[in-house]
Amino acid sequence: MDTTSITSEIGTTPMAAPPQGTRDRIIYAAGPIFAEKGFEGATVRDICLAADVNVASINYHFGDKQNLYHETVLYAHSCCRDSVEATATPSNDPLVRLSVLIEQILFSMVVNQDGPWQVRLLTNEIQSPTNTCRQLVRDHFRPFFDELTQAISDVAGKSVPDEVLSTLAMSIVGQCMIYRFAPETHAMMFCQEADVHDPQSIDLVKLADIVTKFSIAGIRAAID
Amino acid sequence: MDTTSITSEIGTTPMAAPPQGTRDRIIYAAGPIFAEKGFEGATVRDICLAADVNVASINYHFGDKQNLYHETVLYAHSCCRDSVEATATPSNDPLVRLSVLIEQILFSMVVNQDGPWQVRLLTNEIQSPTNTCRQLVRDHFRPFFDELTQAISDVAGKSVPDEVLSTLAMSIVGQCMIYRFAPETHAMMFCQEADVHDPQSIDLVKLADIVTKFSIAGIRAAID
DNA sequence: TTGGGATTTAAACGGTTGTTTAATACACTT
DNA sequence: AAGTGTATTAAACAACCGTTTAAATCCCAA
Repeated sequence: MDTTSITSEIGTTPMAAPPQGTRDRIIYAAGPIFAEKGFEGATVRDICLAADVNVASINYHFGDKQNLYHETVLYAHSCCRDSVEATATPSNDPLVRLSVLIEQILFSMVVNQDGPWQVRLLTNEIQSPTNTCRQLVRDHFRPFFDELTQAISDVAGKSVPDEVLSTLAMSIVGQCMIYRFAPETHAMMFCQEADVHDPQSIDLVKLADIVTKFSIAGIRAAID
Repeated sequence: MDTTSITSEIGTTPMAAPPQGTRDRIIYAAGPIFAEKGFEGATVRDICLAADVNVASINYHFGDKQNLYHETVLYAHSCCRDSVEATATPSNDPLVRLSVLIEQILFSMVVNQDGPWQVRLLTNEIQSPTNTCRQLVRDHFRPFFDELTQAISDVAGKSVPDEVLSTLAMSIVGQCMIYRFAPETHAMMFCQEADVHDPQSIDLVKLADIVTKFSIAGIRAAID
């Protein structure tokens, strides 16, 4: 079985175009199909047809369908992470730090390389988590959430109970997630015809600005 | 085919206990299974086993699996709606109206009769919408959203661009939805072991209070 | 050129899917 | 008691599922 491939070393540059190796080609084809139809709805034959490989290839390279899904989700997350990691410029001003964190959440949810399937795959996994999600929570989500909580605490400027701090952090995350958690339904709400949601239609900078203003005022009001 | 049943007239009192009629018993059994495993993952044989009916019953009473799913989602929504409708006491004070609307969103997401499968089924449908969701958006979500937008506009007290108004409304909805959109992952974030999320563990009154304070301050800050 | 591990292939595997069929049982009017 | 439309049943349907097999092919060192 193949072990050396781009995706086996998460954290390196994600593949930009459809790659050559069979293993990577399968992941690249499986991503949008898993994202659209879910784990059960996606069939190995659909994936292999899209990747132009034999049906036996998935079991040969990944063991089984479940493990292919696992590696595909990890790859999707690495795409979202890489698209935002460059922004990390820590500041001493708590307001700036909070603003940057909000921007990071919003921007990490826009993956503009050939369709937003990476985000969709992640939100699906978050809503119906497998062990893959447990791994993501431990390695990435919780550390980020702690960072966010710390920034809120600094903005508050005084001692705030942990559960209130968590609630405030959840309020911020919720404001950002709502735009990507249900893009089709969101489109139904604002358009007459519910066509595919265009990720570019939202001005993220302006949105981040409103959410930041909204949240900073909200924090100060909630801690009284 | 049967046409007269409790669920065929949405809006009446939802069934409290496992009902007698075959048709209703199927919906009652299908709900948690669809909610947990999704449309593709749920099998008609699982559902019929849980409902203690013959496998042919679904096709006899509902035509096909898809239509059973459709009617099950509509029933789930009627459960959530009925559990909150009594709270509707319109006020002249915009702040009170907004506060009531926020409470309505939060409370409609807690269905404490034998497990929160109704909410889960709805959030699944919202994230991967079928025509059922289109119907819900037209008949319920959009009218409610308009009501929310109007309340925000009144709280603002001055003319605010529509797109800003929508953004603020989304911020409020997002704060409320985040708690129910991914309960398992939410539990992973706050507990070491990721067991089933207990809906009662959150003090909804206190939560509604924080979200309301947060949002009112946020609105006023964002419209400057 | 040859040998041998890695990879790909067509075909088939047993099991499960949603749905259909035709016979049976039921409830109720005449 | 006979008749009638409704509801339930066991069995079977073709199609599809994920996975396995064993043979064929590729690639590269010896």
